[in-house]
Amino acid sequence: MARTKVKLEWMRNYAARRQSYRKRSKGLLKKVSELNVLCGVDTCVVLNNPFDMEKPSEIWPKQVGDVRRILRRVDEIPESERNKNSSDLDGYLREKILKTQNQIRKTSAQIQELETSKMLFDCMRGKDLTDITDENTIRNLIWMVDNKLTMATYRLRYLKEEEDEPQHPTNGSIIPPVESTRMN
Amino acid sequence: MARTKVKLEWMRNYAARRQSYRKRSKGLLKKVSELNVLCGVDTCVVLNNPFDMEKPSEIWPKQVGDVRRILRRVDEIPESERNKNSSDLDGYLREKILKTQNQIRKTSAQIQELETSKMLFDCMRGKDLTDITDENTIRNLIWMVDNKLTMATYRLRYLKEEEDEPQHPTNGSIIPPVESTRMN
DNA sequence: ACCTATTAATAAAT
DNA sequence: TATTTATTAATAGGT
Repeated sequence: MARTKVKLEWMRNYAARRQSYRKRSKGLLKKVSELNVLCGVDTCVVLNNPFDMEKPSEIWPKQVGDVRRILRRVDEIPESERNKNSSDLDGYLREKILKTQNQIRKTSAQIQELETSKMLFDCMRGKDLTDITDENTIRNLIWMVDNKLTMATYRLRYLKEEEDEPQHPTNGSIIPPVESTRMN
Repeated sequence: MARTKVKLEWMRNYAARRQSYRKRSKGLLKKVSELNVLCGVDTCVVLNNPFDMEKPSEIWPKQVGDVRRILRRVDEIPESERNKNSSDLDGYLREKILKTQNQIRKTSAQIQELETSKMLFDCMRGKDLTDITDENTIRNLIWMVDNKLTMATYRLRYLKEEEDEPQHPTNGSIIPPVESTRMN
């Protein structure tokens, strides 16, 4: 969008291509940041910069950990949606790839839990909650605390009833369920 | 950029936020596509759409496999660069997380090799090379073919020499190294 | 969803 | 390589 309208095709001139990349990548990262702030959308971008071998990937958000957390949700895309163009996958390799993908999905879940657990530790040890800005992190934290609380309350009530007049706990709700709906 | 200048802050009105997300996400994906075509940059975006629970992640490129391939390069960012804000990680969790990250890095490499291997199979079985548009895929393919060729040539020469007058192969270069420089 | 006034991005020039 | 600016492109608010 400028002095002339450019054709949507690979720019052959190296200098022009490189300059265009600089400008556009800057603009793109700004847009991503805006989308994140304005609409509260968990977003990330990876640019495999071919013009600077020193830093292979330009990423947003800046923390690799945050990028991973967001990307983890890609693993939640149903199996049927992926490999749409892979109907011709050879049996052996297909099986192998799917297996490894499953492995990654599992370890991803583990990491997520560990990270939340770590966050919980930090909070208990006095970490300032105001510097947690990410909505999903907070939601996970709430979920984990809520879970632990529910279990603890059950246990407590059980012990108490056991103490007073031995019997099994009821199924009555103790803690209202976590709201997992969108925020308005 | 429109009728009024909007403040860079979370939009409180749900309808407006949702509409803004629709427009901006569309624009963003277009920009990403343009950056890819114009500048030949391997790029991907993940948007964790909070407005439609049916599809948790909107991604570009459309193939999950392609997204993975690009993201894999994030794993190449040096350890020192990651977790910059994690100096306070507890020993146990820190170790556990690093271990799992290593696991992922390894499986990532495995997948990459399997995918390239698969591509090679396809090519040998008559796949049309013209529909491989990605530069990195081609580079990997060349690397793998080159490797196999080098090994095969060595073996061939060795067998031949063995046949003629038994002796060990020299270290002389047989095949010129792959050019891994930028394209102009 | 479509329109258009207005802001934002950027290609070429410097 | 940084700045400027003429133009094209994106989009907020309205319909």
